[in-house]
Amino acid sequence: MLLDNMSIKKSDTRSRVRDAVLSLVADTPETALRMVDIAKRAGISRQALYLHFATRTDLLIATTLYVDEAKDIDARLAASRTAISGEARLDTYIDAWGNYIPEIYGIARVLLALKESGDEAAAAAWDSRMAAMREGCTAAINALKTDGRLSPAYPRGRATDLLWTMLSVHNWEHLTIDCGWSQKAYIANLKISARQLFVVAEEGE
Amino acid sequence: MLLDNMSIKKSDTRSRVRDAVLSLVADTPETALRMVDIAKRAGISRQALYLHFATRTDLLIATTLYVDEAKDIDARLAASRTAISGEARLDTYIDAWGNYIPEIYGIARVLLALKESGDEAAAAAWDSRMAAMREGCTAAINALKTDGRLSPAYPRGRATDLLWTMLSVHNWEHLTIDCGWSQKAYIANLKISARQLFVVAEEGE
DNA sequence: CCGTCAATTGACAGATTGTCAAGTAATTTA
DNA sequence: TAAATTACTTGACAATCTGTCAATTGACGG
Repeated sequence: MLLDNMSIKKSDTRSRVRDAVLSLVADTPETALRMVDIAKRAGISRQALYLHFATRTDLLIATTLYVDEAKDIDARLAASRTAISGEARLDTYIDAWGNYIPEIYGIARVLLALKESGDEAAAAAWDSRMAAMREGCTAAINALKTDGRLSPAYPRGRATDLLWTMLSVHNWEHLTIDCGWSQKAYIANLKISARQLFVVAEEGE
Repeated sequence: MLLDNMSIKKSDTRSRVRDAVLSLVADTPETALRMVDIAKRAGISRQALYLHFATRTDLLIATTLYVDEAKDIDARLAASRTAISGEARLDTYIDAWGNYIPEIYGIARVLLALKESGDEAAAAAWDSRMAAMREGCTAAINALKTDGRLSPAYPRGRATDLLWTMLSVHNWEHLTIDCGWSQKAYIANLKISARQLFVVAEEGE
């Protein structure tokens, strides 16, 4: 049908544009991507970008959501919910999220820079993603609490805040890029740290 | 003498401009300070800013250094070196740096945003400040090691990296602003966390 | 053959940084 | 007192980037 062709074609160029953003982000350390460069890489004119995305911010947010979808973040994070014990849940959550970060880091940097330069839409998009991530932290801490294995050093809310902070993209960036840790070392050390901070020995052990 | 008057007057306007930046930063959540607004607040014309600072980046870096000097960061961090035990040193360092962060947070945000938008001079200025801060982390971890109280969970370099990351401005921002922790709670919890992560019980206790 | 629609092209407004040249007002120097 | 110096002002302008608009092109379906 006609409508099908239209929507297919439309979404085709949209995808090419988002891929262009991702390819640019992968190629350059710049976070200040210019519309003209994105257009060039997508093989269309700069003005044509505005036929698909209202603003630069819109385009960058859409690209972020696109990556989330493509990498199926929801499913990967949800998998950690199947873990039986609180400890296992903490570990699998660190695995799931910690290994997700490098996949979104490129576009996340761009979105973060946009947020930090005062863009409210970008801030809202980023904060909503981080709120979703916090859910997993809450769940992991709650599971520990249920098992009676949550350290008494912090009330539940504080423990969640701390875990949430430890798992931030900025910390991943600092440890892997600034400190040179491998991804494997990052994951391993975060698991160790989280256990030291939040998990106490099982009762009657 | 003539030269004296000149340098006094010149440095007077320079100071007014830097104060204008700080006052703007305190007033607005914006990191994208415009030259015209800075000039207005300093009571001079926009173009006159360039008589004192070569570029916007230069001005913002100079303001950061000015705050460092005014708040005497060096002296405050150096004080932690007088602590006797490694444990005390860790605590006093967290106190010194952790309580310094809120004083520089405003201008630090601006410099960080500049760095993250790809400004190399801003990045160099920021990185050099953070390298200086890392020195204190290294010293604290080394002091613990000397006392035989450093946790075997991490080699010295890893422990330093972790402490350095924990004390980052981004983490302070996340915990106090995003999570709503008071400054007092921030300091107290960071001390607890650092002990849990890095300090082991004294031998023969 | 005629619409429709994505995309192109050229032009332009608006914001912002940075530069330049000419002028002004106060202070210093001779 | 007259000339020179200094900090600053004002107006103009280049360059860059985002976003908008109007006119046009080219393909494709019916």
